[in-house]
Amino acid sequence: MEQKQKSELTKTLILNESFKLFYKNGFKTTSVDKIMKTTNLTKGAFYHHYKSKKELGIEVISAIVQKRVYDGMIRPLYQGGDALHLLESTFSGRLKSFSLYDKQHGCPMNNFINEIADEEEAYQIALKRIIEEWKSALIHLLERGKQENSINKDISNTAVAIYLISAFEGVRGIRKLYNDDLILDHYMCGLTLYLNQLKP
Amino acid sequence: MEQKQKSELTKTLILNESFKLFYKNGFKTTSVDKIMKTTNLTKGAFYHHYKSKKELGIEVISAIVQKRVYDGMIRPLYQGGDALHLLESTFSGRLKSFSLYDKQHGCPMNNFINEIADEEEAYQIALKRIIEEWKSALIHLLERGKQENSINKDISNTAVAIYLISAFEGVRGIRKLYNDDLILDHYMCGLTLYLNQLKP
DNA sequence: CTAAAAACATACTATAAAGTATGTTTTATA
DNA sequence: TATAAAACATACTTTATAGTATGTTTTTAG
Repeated sequence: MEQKQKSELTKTLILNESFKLFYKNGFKTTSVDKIMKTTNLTKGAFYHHYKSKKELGIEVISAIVQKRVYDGMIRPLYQGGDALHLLESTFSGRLKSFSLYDKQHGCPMNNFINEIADEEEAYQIALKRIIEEWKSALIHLLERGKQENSINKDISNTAVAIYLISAFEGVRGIRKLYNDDLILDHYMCGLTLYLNQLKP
Repeated sequence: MEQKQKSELTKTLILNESFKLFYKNGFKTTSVDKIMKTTNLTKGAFYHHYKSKKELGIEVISAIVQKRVYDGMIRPLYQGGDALHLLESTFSGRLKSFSLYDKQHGCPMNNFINEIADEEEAYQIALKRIIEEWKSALIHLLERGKQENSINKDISNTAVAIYLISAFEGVRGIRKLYNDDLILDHYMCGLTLYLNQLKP
């Protein structure tokens, strides 16, 4: 195999297994040893490709987590159709797509934010990038809705975007505490109420 | 000094110092050694009063964290006056009360939820108790508002309560990623919009 | 005042952690 | 095909961790 390809493959393998373990057990309690055991490689390989666990964490956030949020919550926002309906279907569709495992372990991004964001500025920057991308997509959609007269022109796009993101991330954490999805139903009910008032 | 009093004092000391360190550095990365160093006591004292770090964690949640949320976000809801105004002033007042340190480190409860809630059912139960107490207070206030005709009778109290809590906890995490309070202003703007629509 | 129990202190064990030093194998290149 | 460099493996160091075993001091109760 070509060297560059092999190298990329190994890095991707480490990245994917890391994400899984971080999601399952948290960042701090996942050791480099544990990660490399799941890859069937050794520590030597790890420190050949990454200079530290911190660097790995940042790459997991920038590559895996960012893509996950993008695919699930951002890309759908750029579809056509009624803006408010698109908002509701994106949020509710995402919730419905979650497995039990996903619900029990919450949002990977939110987990990172609350576990390690206040420890290293580099983590903050990587995580902020995801939020900003999400926020921009929401603002863009809200603006389109205003131009199509399906959204009240008086509301602040940014404020609504922040409130939508906050509530979604918040409920992903709170759901961890419960053993059923009723809390998500209530969240969706509250969201629908919120979206309703955005009408002109 | 009386033995029981002394014992209580020591437990409280350990509890308070633990909370501070958990809040500052996270639960997992705060060792029993570090805690006992700040109390000027030793490991022997710790394991005399607590059977494990897990037991300590649960007591910190049940005692310190619960009281903190109660004082800041729950007790104010039982005041008199217009329900919607009380909601807005409670949420905005709490945000304004936060020090820079508080903003940078987020919500202690939310940090626990996202760092360790999915690891032990005992943590879930202790944390859920706080959410439930908060939810009840919100529902109670919303119901009062309905009876006083200051809140629309058609809305679901539970749904609104969950959405309010979710958004607040969410933004406490997101604020960690930013270096200014603009994000909180946007959140407050989004919240005001939400509360407005609850009018009859 | 004395025995016992509670409140601590000291010293230790066992394990796990991040990272390093130094090897060996594989691939590319001249 | 020889050589260098990249890709890994092995063995190690240092430090930290939760928890234990066993001491000493203080307080209580008889």
